[in-house]
Amino acid sequence: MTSTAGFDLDEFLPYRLAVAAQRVSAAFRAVYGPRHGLSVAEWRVMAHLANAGPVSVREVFARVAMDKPKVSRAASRLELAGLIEKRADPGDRRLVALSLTERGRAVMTDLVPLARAFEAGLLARLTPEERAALDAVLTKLVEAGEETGGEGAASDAL
Amino acid sequence: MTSTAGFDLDEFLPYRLAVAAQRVSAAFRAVYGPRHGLSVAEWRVMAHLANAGPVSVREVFARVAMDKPKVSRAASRLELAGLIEKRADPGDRRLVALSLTERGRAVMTDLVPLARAFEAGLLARLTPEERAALDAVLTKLVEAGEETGGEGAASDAL
DNA sequence: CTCATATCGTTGCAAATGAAATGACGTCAA
DNA sequence: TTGACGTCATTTCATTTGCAACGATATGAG
Repeated sequence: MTSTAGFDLDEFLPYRLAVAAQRVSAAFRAVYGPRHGLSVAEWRVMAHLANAGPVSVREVFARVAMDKPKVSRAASRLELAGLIEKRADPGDRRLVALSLTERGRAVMTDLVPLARAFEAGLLARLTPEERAALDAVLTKLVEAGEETGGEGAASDAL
Repeated sequence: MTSTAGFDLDEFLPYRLAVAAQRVSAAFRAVYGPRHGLSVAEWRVMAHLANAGPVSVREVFARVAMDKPKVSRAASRLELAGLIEKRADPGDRRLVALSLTERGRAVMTDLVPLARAFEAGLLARLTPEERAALDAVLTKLVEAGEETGGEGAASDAL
């Protein structure tokens, strides 16, 4: 009879969003994980490198919504696996320039079409209106989260 | 020149969804966390109990998208904090009946309005069309994730 | 009744995680 | 040039996580 009654977690937006993201992420991991043994963090680093070329750890972690140690460790594993290369930046030796190796590029050549197909499979379930709305909504929710205090990651400057 | 070029992670749906969920979750945690020292897992258990009354661990973990040990540990912490009560089910002594204590109910009486206000604040940013679309889209994405293999949690029966 | 099998919740353990500390390097004012 | 301060990446440490194993209880076949 208090206001706690009638509160259904299943209809609570933050919860629903978290579950949807978790399910989609797990489904996608089932696509790229078994194929090349990548974790989510590793996939993100690879994806960013494939698109952006040689880039520092800072550059990656600022753009990829992961904290610094996570990017650093993912990069180390990827280097060990021979998929990326770490070399000191000639201009600023604090920086580590990350880039895909030949094998890394091959992996991404294999994976990118799968990623696109996976995304297409998701979007195919939605109407055009829903697709447009989803795009707008995700942008707005991310903004809202940032403003309200949910920095998520990327906290080196405080 | 290969198909890996032009793949922008920032526009990849699974990634965008994960980031949005993470940001929203962090923002919401900033609302309920400092107030009563709850983690996400603990909040979910509390929310479910507030709505559903005495319930077994199995019941909770099946409905709350967390694995069994996570629910178990969250329940232990909540019991230690005096917010919930664990007692053996009289009919089946394998089961543990979880229920809110008086203090637990008080916490939820405090939190549920905050949760509703937080959600309202998010929804206020969306147009009515976007709200409707979001609802449909989240449902579809969860279904898609389940079908494609992303079970997320709830894996005791396989 | 008895034994095999299934279910429930907890616990062990290895791996992942995040915050803060560390070490290496750059930059800027004096 | 020197020295204080800021930045970059890694590492350290305590905590959290997820999976598998475990003990306890329940159920059903013979």
